[in-house]
Amino acid sequence: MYEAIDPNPSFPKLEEDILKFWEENRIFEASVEQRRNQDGAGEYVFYDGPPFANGLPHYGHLATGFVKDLIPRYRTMRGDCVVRRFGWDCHGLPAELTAEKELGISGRNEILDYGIGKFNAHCSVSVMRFTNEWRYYVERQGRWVDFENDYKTMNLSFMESVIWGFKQLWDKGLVYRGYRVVPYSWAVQTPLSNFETRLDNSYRERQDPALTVGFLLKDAAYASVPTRLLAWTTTPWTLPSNLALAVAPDLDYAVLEKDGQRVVLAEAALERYEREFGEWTRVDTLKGSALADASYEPLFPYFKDTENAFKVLAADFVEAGDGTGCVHIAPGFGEDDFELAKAREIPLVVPVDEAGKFTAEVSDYVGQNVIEANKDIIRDLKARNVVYRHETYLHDYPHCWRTDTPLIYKAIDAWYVAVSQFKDRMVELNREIDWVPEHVRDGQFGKWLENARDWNISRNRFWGCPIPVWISDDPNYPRTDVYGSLDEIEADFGVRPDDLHRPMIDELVRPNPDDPTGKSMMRRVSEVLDVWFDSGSMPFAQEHYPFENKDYFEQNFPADFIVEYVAQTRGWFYTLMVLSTAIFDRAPFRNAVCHGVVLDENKQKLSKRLQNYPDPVGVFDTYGADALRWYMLSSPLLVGGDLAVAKDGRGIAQALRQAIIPIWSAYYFFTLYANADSYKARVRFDQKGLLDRYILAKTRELIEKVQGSLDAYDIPGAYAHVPGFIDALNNWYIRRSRSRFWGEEMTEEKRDALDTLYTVLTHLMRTLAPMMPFVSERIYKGLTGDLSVHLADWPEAEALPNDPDLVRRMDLIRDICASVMSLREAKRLRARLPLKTLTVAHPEVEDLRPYANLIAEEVNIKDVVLEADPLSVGEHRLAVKPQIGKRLGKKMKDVMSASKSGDWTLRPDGIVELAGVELPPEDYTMRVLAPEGSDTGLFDAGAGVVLMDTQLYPELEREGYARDIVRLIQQTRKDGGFNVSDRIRLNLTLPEELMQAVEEHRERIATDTLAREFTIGESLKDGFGATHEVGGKNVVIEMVRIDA
RNA sequence: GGGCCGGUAGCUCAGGUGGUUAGAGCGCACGCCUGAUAAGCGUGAGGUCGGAGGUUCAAGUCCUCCCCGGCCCA
Repeated sequence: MYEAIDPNPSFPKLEEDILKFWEENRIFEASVEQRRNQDGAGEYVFYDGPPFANGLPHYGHLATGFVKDLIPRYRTMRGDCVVRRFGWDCHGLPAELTAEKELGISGRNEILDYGIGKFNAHCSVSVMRFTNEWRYYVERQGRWVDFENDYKTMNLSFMESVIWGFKQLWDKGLVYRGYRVVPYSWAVQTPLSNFETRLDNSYRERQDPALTVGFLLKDAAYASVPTRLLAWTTTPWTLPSNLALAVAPDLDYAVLEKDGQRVVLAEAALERYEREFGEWTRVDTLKGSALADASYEPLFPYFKDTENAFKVLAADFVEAGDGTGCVHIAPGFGEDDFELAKAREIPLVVPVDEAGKFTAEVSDYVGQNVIEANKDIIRDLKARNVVYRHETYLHDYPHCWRTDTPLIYKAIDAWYVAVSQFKDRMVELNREIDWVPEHVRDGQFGKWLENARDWNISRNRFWGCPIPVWISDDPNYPRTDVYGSLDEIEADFGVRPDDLHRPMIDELVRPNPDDPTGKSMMRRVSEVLDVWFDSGSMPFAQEHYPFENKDYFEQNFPADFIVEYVAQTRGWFYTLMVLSTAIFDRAPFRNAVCHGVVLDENKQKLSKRLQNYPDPVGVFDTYGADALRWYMLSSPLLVGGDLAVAKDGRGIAQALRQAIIPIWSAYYFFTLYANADSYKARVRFDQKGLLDRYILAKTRELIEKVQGSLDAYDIPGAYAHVPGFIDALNNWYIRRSRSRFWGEEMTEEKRDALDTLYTVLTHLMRTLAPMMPFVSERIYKGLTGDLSVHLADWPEAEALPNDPDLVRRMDLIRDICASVMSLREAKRLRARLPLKTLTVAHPEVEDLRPYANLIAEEVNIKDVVLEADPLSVGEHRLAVKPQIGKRLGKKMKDVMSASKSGDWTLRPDGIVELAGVELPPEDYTMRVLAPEGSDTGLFDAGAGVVLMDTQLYPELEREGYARDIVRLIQQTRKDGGFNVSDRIRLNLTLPEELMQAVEEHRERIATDTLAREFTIGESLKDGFGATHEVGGKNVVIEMVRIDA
């Protein structure tokens, strides 16, 4: 006997039960171990990208998590051992900022006052604050991952591997220290990496002042009339640091004059400056190259003696698109500026401190935040009459992603990975990776690699893996030591650190061996590594490679599979690629899935503040995790599209209705009838019946298709195969087989039906196990009594019958029946009313002969006549084969229109003449036309036709009434709460007109309704009764339960 | 300014290598069916397939340009 099933279960409750079962029986662990112990079981390597744990998971995490679960479950069933270690990303700015807030301090200086040791100690605790919540979400969503053997990026072993990785780069000459202009956050007082600013929503609209300023040219050529070259800038605060001007060499510049003053600006900009210079007279036109090398008067005096400065330079990056066609150059605050200055040997000046304030060099504004100083600078310049226009400019500007303050670009002394040196190799290695969606490889990711810049990996902060470099504190005795292991540190310092974090690591100081005076000391540089360096080190650092697990890592690198959202092409995907290429000269993963972004129903970002999305816990409690998984993973999200989640959860409810409930119903149906006979079904493939063989063959096709999709990491594709199968199972196989399940005796027929359904369901559950882990588990256990579907092997499609012809024919039959049913509806002939004759015409009709009874029964028509020639039934319609167009060329057009208008003749020899062309039979097919209002319908896309005899016959009408009555008795049984197997005593009170119908079909009525006693015109005391209308007359139905 | 993705029925989206009547789900309307199903099935509104050119006998499908949206880069 099978467990009694609730036809309407609570799926959330069911899932909670399964979770408990998994945990108590350690099914996940067993699923991994069982594969590990098998001979020849390959490892399938999966990397779990470490999330920051200092916030709660959201839908994006859930979506990624579902995939991170589905693929490993699938590979496990396919026989691979898939270790899944959870990772925690602990370091970095988010953790520090949270700690600052919690400690009530702000900024580097206050942290230093508070004490780095205490501060970092706080970070290490606070960063793990949400781990329990994370674990709850991850487990509740049905994701199997090992929390016990997790890794944390702040662990000593992880960090030792990270510094090992750093040293690998160092030894290969891929790390350098240098000045570069980088996005800099003065709020958190550290530079950000170029991709850190690009992740997520770091760009915001911002209104900045835009200033057009005149620089007085002082060469002899411009001496006669004061001439000013106009430059345009949105960062007036950089003007005190101006050291040059740049013009485009090929651009034309207009010289305008008025009242003894001249200005120079790009011709292309004149229109924009119509208001200012409309009245000025044009006196000359100069090429940018002619302007080059002119000297000009410094705007501010602070750096007036700077070598090589204050010249007009020709530069390719200058465009006329914005501004005046002349760019003011402040080498300390712009990347192009920096490079240009370097090329012209103009020294760097950076009169802005780490808090974003002017240094004493800029005496007039010292101590002012640069952005706030804009106002004063503009005011002062205006007073000097060098401002030609002051406007505001609305643009997207990068902001610090943690503090939301605008970033500035600033030259910083920092550590870099020389990514540009090996980016070509990354591009090559990337070609070996299979991406989903495919275009990411050469698009978003490939293009990014091609343009890769050197990676700023240092942060002037505290909570991170320290950069393992010690330098001499006396430039006269230079020396640099880089450490890549605890052993190396111990060898030089005599102590073995048990924590690599600051400040302990900074306390390791030793005399400089290269200094004979013995005075200078080796001290660690102050910076810590960018957290992204941690994430990119994850493949080897989680294994503590190369200090432990050396063989294991080398055999299991790279990963077979990783998945993240598409923006990680700048994040984790990228840092993995950089470090893997630099250290191992290999791509870090073989298959990568990039999914899109989860948005609300109006395509807005999900926002905690706006509450524009359903609470995930509420979704788990209302619909269950399998419904959410189905909803998300069957959507285009997984092939790179965005997913708009409705706040009311309707998409999730739909997944439940469309997929999960029908599957459950099939299971319920099976247990109902298997239990009615106390029958223990078994897996069999030798059934002979057409329906049985059909659904078995169809199951085989399903397994093959799902397997094909999952092998290609096409996850929505895998889900897409399922609804059609469920339709065939529930609404064809089971429905058409129902009577076989009803019989009172255990017959061969019934045994076949039960075994078939059992076989299909157990195979289906194994196929759906990765896609619907909870419900499939529940059903599979209920059916087989096995411990877990997730310990089972992936079903072998080859075991099931391979019969594409049968599948095609049966699907054709379903098509025919749909066509007939639609005809019945058009003619208002209810399905319970038997009709006399149906003619089915189709070229392959001989193949359909074994199915004639099936059609007859389904559509309730007594005689099904098969006819090979559709033209004998319907009107002809010529369909020429499109391919002949290649041969016919221009004539094709006439042929097509003639075939459409019916302007053709069919010769007895089978040749069709039209539009002056003769077509042999192989060049056309005859389709059928179902005239409007006729009794014919089409199927198989017009290749076949059905003709229904709509004439009514009295004896058939009586049979129809009998069936109506049966149906109403069944309804009454249901309404009266009778069990499907309850035997009843039945009485009908009938009008005269229906008497004959009931008498003629008395036996059938009794059998179908399990009426052991059946009277007409009497009355049942204590019976359950109801009155219904049949053929416009009232029928009173009464029944009472009797013992079988 | 450049790159990538997308613009197909009210909504969400399918539509290898160009080929005759462009599909599905949801929603809505009407109907059918129902001894498993919070279901299922059928029919309907007739959609300039973002726009304009071009190639071709034939283009949603190829080419060019443009417009709109998203993402990315400069």
